[in-house]
Amino acid sequence: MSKPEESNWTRDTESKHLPIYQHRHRLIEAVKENQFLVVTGETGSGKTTQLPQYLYQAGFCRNGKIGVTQPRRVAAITVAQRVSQEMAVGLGHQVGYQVRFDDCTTKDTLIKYMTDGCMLREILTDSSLEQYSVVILDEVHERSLNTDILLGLLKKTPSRGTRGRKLPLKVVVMSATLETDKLSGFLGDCPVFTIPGRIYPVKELYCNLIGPKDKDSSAYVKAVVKVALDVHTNEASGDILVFLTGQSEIEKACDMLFAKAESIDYRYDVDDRTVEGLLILPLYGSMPTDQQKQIFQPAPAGVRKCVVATNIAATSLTINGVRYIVDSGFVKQLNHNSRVGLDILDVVPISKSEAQQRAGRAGRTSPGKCFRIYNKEFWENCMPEYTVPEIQRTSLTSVILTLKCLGVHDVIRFSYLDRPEERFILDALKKLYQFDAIDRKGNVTSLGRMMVEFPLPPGLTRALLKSAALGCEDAMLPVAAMLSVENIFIRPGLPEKQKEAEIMHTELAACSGSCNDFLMLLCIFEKCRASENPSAWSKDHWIHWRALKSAFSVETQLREILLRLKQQKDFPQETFKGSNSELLRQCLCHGYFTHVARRSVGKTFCTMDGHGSTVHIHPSSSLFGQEAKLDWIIFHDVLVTSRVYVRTVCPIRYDWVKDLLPKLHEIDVYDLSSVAREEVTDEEMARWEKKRAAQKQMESIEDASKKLEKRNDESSITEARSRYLQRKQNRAQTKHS
DNA sequence: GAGCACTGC
Repeated sequence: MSKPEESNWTRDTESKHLPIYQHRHRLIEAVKENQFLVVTGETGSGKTTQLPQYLYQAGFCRNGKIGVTQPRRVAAITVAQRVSQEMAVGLGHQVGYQVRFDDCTTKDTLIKYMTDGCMLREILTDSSLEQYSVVILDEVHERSLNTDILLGLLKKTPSRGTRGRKLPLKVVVMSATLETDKLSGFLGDCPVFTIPGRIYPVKELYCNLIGPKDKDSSAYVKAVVKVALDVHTNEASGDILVFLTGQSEIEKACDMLFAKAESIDYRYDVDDRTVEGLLILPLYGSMPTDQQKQIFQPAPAGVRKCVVATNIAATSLTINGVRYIVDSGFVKQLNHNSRVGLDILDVVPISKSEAQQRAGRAGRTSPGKCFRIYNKEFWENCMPEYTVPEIQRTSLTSVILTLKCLGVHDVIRFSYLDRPEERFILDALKKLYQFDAIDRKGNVTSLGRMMVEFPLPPGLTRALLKSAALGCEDAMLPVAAMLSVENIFIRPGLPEKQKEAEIMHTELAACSGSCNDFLMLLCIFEKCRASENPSAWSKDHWIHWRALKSAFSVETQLREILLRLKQQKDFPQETFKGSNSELLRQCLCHGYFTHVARRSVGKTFCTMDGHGSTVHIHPSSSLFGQEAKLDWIIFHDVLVTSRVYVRTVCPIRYDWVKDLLPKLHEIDVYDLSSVAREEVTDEEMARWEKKRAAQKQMESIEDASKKLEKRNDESSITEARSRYLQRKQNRAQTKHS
C-alpha cells in the first residue's frame, strides 16, 4: 500500500487552518489510549474530513480499515471526494465510499465513508468487523435509527481475540455539542474530546406572532410571510431561509409573498418569481432536481434570495449566503401509533435543539439573525428540549429482525441509548411471528434469515418469498420495487393539467382491469420498461421518471438477492392450485394479512387486525367509487387526513386469508414479552400448547369468519379506538375547513 | 372526491 507524502498532507494550508488541526496530536493519543472516544465540535471544526486522515497518518490502517458512517448518502459521497482530493489519491483507492447502488471502493481502500445502513449490512456478514481497526460514527446527535442501532452494537465491541480480531476495535463517536455526557456515560464514561467550532454568532429574536394557542397552519404561514418581508425591507444584505412544514404551505407562502409585496407597492414579475429585489424560491424534496439546482445559484447583484423550504434545508442541503432565518416552529413528523396500529404523519412543534439547528444555518459564512415567529411562552411550554429519536417513534419490525439475526435475542434489554417503549418492541415481535420470521420462542427461522437480506418492509418480503416459492416472482419483484420508491404519480397544480393527468392515470388503471392497484403498478413498470423511450413514456403518462428509474434499480437489486437465495437447498417450493389471475393476489395476502379490511356500512371498511378501525378507500385508488362491489380487501398503507384512508388496494376473497387471520390472534403480548426476555419456561410452553389446541378445536366448531367478526364487534377497547380515530377525523376536518 | 416531512438498505 502506498502512503501519501507527508509533505503533501501538511502542504494543504486550508486543512491546517481548521480548528481541529492544533489538536491533532492529542486526538491521536486519545484514540490510542481509549477503546471508546466521544469527539464533539460544531459544524466547521473539520472533524469529519480531518480525523480519519490523522488516524491514517498515525498508522491506524496497519491493522485494518477506518470506517466512517454518515446518516445520508450525499454526505458520504461528498466527504469522500473531498478527502481523496486533500490526500491527493484517486477516489475509490485509499479513500472510497459505499452507499446503496454505488460502491466506490477497492481492496486498497483504507478510509471508507459509508451510510449507517451500509455499515449495518456489513455487520450482518461480518459481526466482528474484522476488516476494520477503527469505526467512526458521525452525526450521532441526529439520532438516525441505524446510527442508534450501531451505537448499541458497537458498545459491546468485539475485543481482542474474538473471531479473528488481533486488536480490539476502536470506536469514535462524533456529535454536535448536545448530550455528550449522555453519550460518554453510555460508552462506559469514556473521555469527551471537544473541538472548538468555526461558526459565526447568530442573534436569536422572538417575533411574538404565535403563541401556545395557535394551532392553525394559516396563522403561521401569514406570520412567516410578514417577517420575511420585514427582514427584506429593514435588514442589510444577505439571503433569507424560511422553514415551513410542507409543499402546499410553501406554495401558499410564496404566493402571499408576491401578493403582499404588490400591496405595499412593489413591482413584481410572476415568471421570475421576483418581487423588487427579492427572488422567491420554494424548496421541498419532491421538487424536480433541475428546479432545486436554481436555489444554489447566487442571486443577481442587488437582489436578495428568499428560499421557502421544508426541513430538507436543516441538514440535507446547505445554501450559501444565508444570513437570516425565519422559523415557523413546526415540522411534519411521522409517528408510529401502536394504539391504533398505524403510522400517522403529524404537524408538531419542533424541539429546542432543532430550533438551534435551524438558527445555525444563518451563521455558516458570516454572523446572522434568526427570527422566530413564536413567543417565549411557546418556546418554554410547547417545545420539548430534544427531538424524540427515530427509534422511539417508528415501526421497529425490520430493525428487530436485524438484531435477532445478529444474535441479539433479548431485544428488550439490548443497550439502547434511548429505549423504545416496550409495546413498540412487542408489536414488532408479534409482526415477525405472524410473518414466520421468528418462531414461538423468538428464534429466527430459516425464512427470517432470508427475509433479513431484503431492503424491504417484512410484509412485502414475505409476499415476495411466497411468490418465488410459487414461481411467479417476475410479477412480484416489480410490485415490491414500485412500493419502495417515492410516489410515482405526478399531480400537477393547474386544474386543467390535473384533469389531463387523471385521464392518463385512469387509462393506466384500465390496462390492469381497473380493480387492483398492485397490478396497476406492475403494468406501469412493464409498459415503461418495454417502451422505446422510457423517460418520454413517463412524461406522456404523467409518471415521475426519477421515481420509476429508481424502481428499475431496486427491482434489479431485489432480483439479485432472490437469485442468490434460490440457490440454497432449503428454499421453499410449492405448487399452486388455482387460476392464474388469483396467483399474484394470493401471494400478496401472505404479506398483507395484517392489512385486511372487510366492507362494513356504506363505503366504509373495518380492519380485521383486531383494532377494528374504520377506514375509507383513498380517492387516488383505482377502486375508489367501486366500494359497493367489494367485500374483503388488502391495502398497502394508511393515510390519516380528513378521514382514515387506505391506499394501494386490492380485492381479495375471504378464503385466501381465512387460514392466515387466526395467526393474528394466536399470540398475545404476555407470551411475547417473556419470549423477548428469553424467559420462556417449560410451564409457559405447555400452557400455550394447551391453549393452541383448544383454539384449534374451537375453529372446527365455529366458523372462523364469525369468530373474527365477533372479536371485532364485542371488544370495548376496539370501540374506544374507533372513537379515538373518529375524534381525530373530526379535529382534522375542523382544521381543514 | 384527496394532496405525502425527511432519511436509508
